Amino acid sequence: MPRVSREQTEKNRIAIEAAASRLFREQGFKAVSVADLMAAAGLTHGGFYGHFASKEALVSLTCRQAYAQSQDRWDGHVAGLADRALARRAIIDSYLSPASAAAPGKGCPAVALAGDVARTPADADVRTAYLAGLNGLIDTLTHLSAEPEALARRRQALVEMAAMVGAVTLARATQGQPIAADVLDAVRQLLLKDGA
Amino acid sequence: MPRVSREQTEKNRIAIEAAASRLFREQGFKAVSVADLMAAAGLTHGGFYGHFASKEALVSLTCRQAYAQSQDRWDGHVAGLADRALARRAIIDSYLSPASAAAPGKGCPAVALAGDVARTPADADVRTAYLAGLNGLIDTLTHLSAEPEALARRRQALVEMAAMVGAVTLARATQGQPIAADVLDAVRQLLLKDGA
DNA sequence: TGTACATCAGTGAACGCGCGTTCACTGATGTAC
DNA sequence: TGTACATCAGTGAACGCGCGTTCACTGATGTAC
Repeated sequence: MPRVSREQTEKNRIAIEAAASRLFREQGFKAVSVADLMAAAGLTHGGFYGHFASKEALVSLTCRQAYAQSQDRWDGHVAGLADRALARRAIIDSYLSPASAAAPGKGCPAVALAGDVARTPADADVRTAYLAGLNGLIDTLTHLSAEPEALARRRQALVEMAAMVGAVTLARATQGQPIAADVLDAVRQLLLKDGA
Repeated sequence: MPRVSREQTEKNRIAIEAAASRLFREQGFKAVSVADLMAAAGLTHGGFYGHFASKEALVSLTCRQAYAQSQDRWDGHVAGLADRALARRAIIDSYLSPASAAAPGKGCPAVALAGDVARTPADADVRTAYLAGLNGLIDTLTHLSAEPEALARRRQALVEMAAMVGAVTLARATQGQPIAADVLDAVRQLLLKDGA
C-alpha cells in the first residue's frame, strides 16, 4: 500500500530513527542491516532511501540524537535538583545502575558507540557527532563539580566520565557475572565519596 | 605450492594467529574476514580450516592469547620492580600512555574487545576467555594495592581497571582531538595520586 | 643412502547467503479546477 | 463540494559484491623399504 499520508511518512521516518537508535547501540553499526532497521520499523528495505541518503548518514544522525537524549536526561536532573551535589549524585547513580548497564539500546552512546566510532575513518561525520555529544556531557559534569578551580573541575569531570564509561563497558562485557555488579558498585562508591 | 613442511605449517598457523590478534583488536571480529586474516598471513583463504575449526574458534583463541600477552607484560613489571608501588605506577603509566591508546592492535583486550564481547551470545566461548583474562589483570591490581583490607584492595583494583578502560576507550573514540590526551592525563593523575 | 609412494598443507573455484543500494512499478494522497 | 489527475511513499525484484565454509585438486614433504 504505497503513497502514504505526509503525517504517516513522518511517523515512519521517526520509527526508522527509533529502531536505529536502539539497534545500533545494542548491536553496532555493522551488525544491523538496512533491512533489519526497516523491518523493525514495520517497513520493507527499499523505502529506506526515501528517508536517508545512506546508511552512513543515519549512523551519524543516530549518534547525534542518542547524545541529545542523554543530555536531556542529565539536564533534567540538573534542572530538577537545585543542589549541584544532588544532581551529580543522581546522574552517577543512574549511569551506574544495573538497569542502565543491562539496556545498551537506551543507554549512553559514549559507551555503546565508542568501539564503532573508534574504528571509523577520521573524517567520518559520526566522529564529529560523538565528540560534540561527549563534550556536552563532560561540560555538564564540569559544571556540577565542587572543585574551586576551573581546571580541577574539568579534570574531575574527565575522570568521572572515564570511570563511568569504563565501568559500564566492563559490566556489559561480563554481563551476568558477579564482577559486572561489583565494578559498577566500586566506581559508584568512589565517585560519591570523592566529589559529593 | 602446496604441502609445506611441518615447521612451515606451524609458522603459518602462528602468522594467522598474529594477524588475528592485531586485526581483531583493531577492527573488530565482524569487520575482519577470514580472507583478510589469511592474506595478512600471506596465504589464501581456503587453508584457514586446516588450522582452525571456524572463525569463531579463532576469535576466542585470540581473546585468550591477547590477555595472556597483557598479563605477561604486567607480570614483567611486577617481577622487574621489587616495590609494589613502582610496579603499579609502571602499569598505569604504560596503560594510559598515548602510544598505547594509539595502538589498539597491540593493546589491552579488555578495551579492544569489550564491545564485540558484549554483543556476543551469553554462551560464546569468547565470553569465558574475556572474563578469565579480565579477572587475571584485576587480581594483579588487587595484589599491588596498598590498602590494608582485602575488600578495599579489590574495590580499588576494580576502580583502577574501570577508569583505565574508560580513559583508553574515550581516547580512541576521540583520537586526534585534545580531549583524547586530556582524559588519559586526568585519569593517570588521579590514580597515581590516590594509591601510590 | 636411495627410491617409491602415501600423506596432507595450501590453492582457488564454488556453495548459499546477506549486504547496501537502485529502480520500475503501484496506487492512495494531495491538488487543481 | 466533487471530479480528474499528478505526485510520490512504499514495495519487492534486481545489481554487484563479499561473507563463512566446503571441496577437488596439486605437488612437495615425510616415510617405508
